[in-house]
Amino acid sequence: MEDLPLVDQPPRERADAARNRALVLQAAWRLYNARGVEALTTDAVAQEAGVGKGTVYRRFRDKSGLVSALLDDKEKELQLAMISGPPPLGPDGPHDPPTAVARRTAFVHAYLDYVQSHLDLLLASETAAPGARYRLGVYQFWKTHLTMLFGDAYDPEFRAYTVLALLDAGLIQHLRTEGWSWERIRAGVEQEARR
Amino acid sequence: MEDLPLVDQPPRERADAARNRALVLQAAWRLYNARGVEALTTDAVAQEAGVGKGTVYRRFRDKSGLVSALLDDKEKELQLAMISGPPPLGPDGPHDPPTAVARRTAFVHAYLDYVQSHLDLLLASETAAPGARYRLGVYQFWKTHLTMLFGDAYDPEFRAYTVLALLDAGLIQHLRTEGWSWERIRAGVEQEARR
DNA sequence: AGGATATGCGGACCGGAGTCCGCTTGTCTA
DNA sequence: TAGACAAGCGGACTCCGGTCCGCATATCCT
Repeated sequence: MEDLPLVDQPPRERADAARNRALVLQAAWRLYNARGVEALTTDAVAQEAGVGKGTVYRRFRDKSGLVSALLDDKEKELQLAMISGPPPLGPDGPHDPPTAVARRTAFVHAYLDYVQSHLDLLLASETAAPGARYRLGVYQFWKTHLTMLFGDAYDPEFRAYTVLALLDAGLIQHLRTEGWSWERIRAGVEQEARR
Repeated sequence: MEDLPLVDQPPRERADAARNRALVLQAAWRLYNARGVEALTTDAVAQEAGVGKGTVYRRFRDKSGLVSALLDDKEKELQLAMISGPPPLGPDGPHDPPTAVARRTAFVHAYLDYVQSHLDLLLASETAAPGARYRLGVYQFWKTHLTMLFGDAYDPEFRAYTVLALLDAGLIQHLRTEGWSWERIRAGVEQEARR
């Protein structure tokens, strides 16, 4: 009786399933590095991985899930830095803990760097499924974190959404094609984060 | 010599082309009213209109173009009210002309009403093609207008983009499914427009 | 009116996302 | 170790958006 888990954990992934997940991710990276984001069709990935298409869908739900998985490692780094890294991104300097404003600004910087270096994948993931962005686990995380850092505002959660809306890959892509410099974008978002 | 136009005007649409444009739009409305946004596949619309699929694409470029055309009339109303309607949406009260802040607030109200009553079509249009939103003629218009109304801010154009980002149908849809009331959304966007 | 030409038309065709279902295989229990 | 059964697998299939191209016709000019 004592070994009944109190909450349902998702049952462990079967060995073959785990192996195939890894195969698919490796194959996707190979294709992406060789021929860019265009090459990431589900058929091609499945073939490159030597598995059936159904397997890809079973493991990753849909294309945006697959692409998100590709981004996951990078995003985890950022996430970690945000929870526990050195200030101002992380929470605690031993002598002078950073202000919430400083941490928000630092987040904007770090996230924009992240967007800048993975714009194509981010677009692919957001494009593949409508509202994909909001389903991403990390989106929830960023939102919660920013909400906390906006604790003194009137509707902190809305403020968090505002900043995240400005960090939308589609919007940034548009601004870039309109000729905006990264500096100008950065300045704008930063100001929103600062107030 | 005198009747040479100084600028190239797009040559007038051929009679059969105009007729087909109308047929397609009517067919699309019929399908939409009968079976909702789901029914708006390009094949179905073409068939209902009694034209070939190629014709639909020739007239409307892509699916988001077609859906945008469906929204056009409504949007034109709003656009007109904004340029020349009565204050506070329009520019000039004879006795006390509305402030820029009042006009921005009024715009947010009016646009949110618009989004509220056409959310499904807006989503369809934004979903159909990546970045479709930014290609819409009216997007440009809203942006320019808001930029003007933010004339005193540091980077007025960025402020305009911020407000428009908050009015993105995908974001609003997400907030709605998260249980947000229209009032809360309205209050948030309004505050952004006001500052 | 009649010929020249650009514009438009239809629908076969293509590529890619996502589903379905009969078969296989890992895992757990006895 | 054997049997039961959930979980996973593959790939044919469906659906839809978008393109292509040979044929038709509106418009313009003389």
